[in-house]
Amino acid sequence: MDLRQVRYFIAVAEERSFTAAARRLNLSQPPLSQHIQALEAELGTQLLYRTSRKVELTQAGEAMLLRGRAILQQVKSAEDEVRSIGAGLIGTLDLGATGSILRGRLAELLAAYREVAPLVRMTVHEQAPALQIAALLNRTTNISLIRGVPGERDLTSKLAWREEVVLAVPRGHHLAKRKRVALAELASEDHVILDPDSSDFARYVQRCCVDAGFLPKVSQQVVDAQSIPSLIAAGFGVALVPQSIARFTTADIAFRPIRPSPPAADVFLVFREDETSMVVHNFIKLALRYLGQRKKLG
Amino acid sequence: MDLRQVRYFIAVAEERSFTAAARRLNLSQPPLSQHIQALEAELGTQLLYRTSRKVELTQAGEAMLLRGRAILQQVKSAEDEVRSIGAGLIGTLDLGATGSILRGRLAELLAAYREVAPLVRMTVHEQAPALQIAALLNRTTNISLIRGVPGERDLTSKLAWREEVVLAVPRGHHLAKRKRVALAELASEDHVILDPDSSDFARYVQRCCVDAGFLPKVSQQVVDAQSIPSLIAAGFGVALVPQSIARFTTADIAFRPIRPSPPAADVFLVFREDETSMVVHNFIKLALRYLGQRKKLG
DNA sequence: ACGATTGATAGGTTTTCCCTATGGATCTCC
DNA sequence: GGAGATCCATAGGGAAAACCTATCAATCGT
Repeated sequence: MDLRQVRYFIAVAEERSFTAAARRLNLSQPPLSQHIQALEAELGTQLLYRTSRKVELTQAGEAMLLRGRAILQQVKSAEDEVRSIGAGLIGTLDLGATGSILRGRLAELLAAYREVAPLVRMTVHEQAPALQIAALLNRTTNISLIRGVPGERDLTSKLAWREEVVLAVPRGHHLAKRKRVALAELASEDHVILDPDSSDFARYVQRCCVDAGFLPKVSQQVVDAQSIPSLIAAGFGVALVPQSIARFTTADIAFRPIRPSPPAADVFLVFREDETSMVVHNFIKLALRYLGQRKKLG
Repeated sequence: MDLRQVRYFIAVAEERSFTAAARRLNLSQPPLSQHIQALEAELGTQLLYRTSRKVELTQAGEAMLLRGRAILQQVKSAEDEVRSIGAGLIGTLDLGATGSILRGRLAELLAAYREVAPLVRMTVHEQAPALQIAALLNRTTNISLIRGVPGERDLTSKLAWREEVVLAVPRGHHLAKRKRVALAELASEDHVILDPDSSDFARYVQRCCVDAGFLPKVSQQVVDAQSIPSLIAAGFGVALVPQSIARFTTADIAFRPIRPSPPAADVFLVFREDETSMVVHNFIKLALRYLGQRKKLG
């Protein structure tokens, strides 16, 4: 049995006429008759009563019409699904990220992606960078956003964006009166820092300070970046934070650019080299395009 | 999309090899490659990763494999159903019959038919002959078994069997001592009869008596033929009954043949001339064949 | 009764499909 | 490390199919 024969039969059955069905199928009438005959021969059953004046369905024909429609519908649905999967519009996407990145630019990136592929089931796994690498390797996640490129050979990294480092100080602090601050000026300040063991950003900041000739005096070390603004406002000192978190806090804290600016903190999209999912490829493609545009606009 | 392409793809996907799949399909490898390419082009999606060493499924290919199998299964199931309907092995069969005929030879006929077509849903509508004709005409039933041929022009009748008339008498009755009885001898007996208004058989018996030169003295008239044996045993008189019911009663009643025998009561298969159902045609064909054999054997 | 319409059939052409032969790439074995 | 084997892709020719036009037989409506 052939899908074409099914389509042809349905047309004849619906039109109750070979001639009309042939017209609908953009076909001449003789091959249509032949196909129906072939179908009947294969099924060993008459499907249509034909007189030279009208065409009627037999019981077998009625069944064939119903089943044929169901088959065509299923075929169409299968085509749609396969096409969607192939285009990366259906599937799952597991992302790894640290909280600070998630609350930063990643959120808007995810929103942009969701508009393009609303049927993709996205899950963000918020965890430390080292765990993210492991998750990528054991295929728990597809993509990670990490500051810095991991050394693993099976992973590919692409620059997502560069993040400026800014100084967060309490409103009353003497540096809050300045328009910009040099890094070396922070040598004498108390610093609130993230735990360098679990945060790439913390390590990056530390290296910047070392490059500027001092080791920051740590007044407080926290695990969760969200705690930093509260501590700054409470007068524990100053902190070097990614620019993106400046959006979220305002009242008691001032943000000041560092000039001359240290090398920007680079955030990378990391994924397996052998990644096959079109969802993942689509996401990466969209992300690079989207972030490229944004960079120019900003 | 074409069923052949689906079959071809499934073979390749299952074998994880074009060469092996081609062998399984009794096909050379090149056209197989071409069909898969055509399928991929139509779906706008790669379904397979091919290196010159191994073939793997993409996510879209996995989906295609699942959906393709489902499609083929549905197609096969549709073919089976249509074939069965066309062969009259699936469907419904509504029969009309009076109780006496149902309890007579019809029961064994239905049993024989059920063996041939166990999936056909049979329903017997037990009702008076006039209602059976109406049911046939308004397509409530497909076939009726009736004594005598109806006059309606849209109905066809075929002789099913001829039923001998036998005399039922109480064991102690003087006629019970006889080996055979002439119809005229019953002129002086009390008769238990069925209601002639609802029973063709009753009318037929009455005509036989009239032909023999007497009108039966009615001691009791009943509507349900099943009541007759009880009344005979209770001494209400004698009754002329179809031979077939002789099987069911024994103890208090004797059955004696009528000689010379009156014209046998003919039972007909009646059905619409324009009947299309293969189930009905099958049943009629089997019935005539089966009853023909039985008649010769009996 | 005659013209119009319907589905089936016949014959020829185009398209599709399949086969053999071959090429490029990778793996295996010596 | 190189030769042979194996795998999938491509090219070109021949066979099979699908389709078209023309025509026939039967039926309906005028």
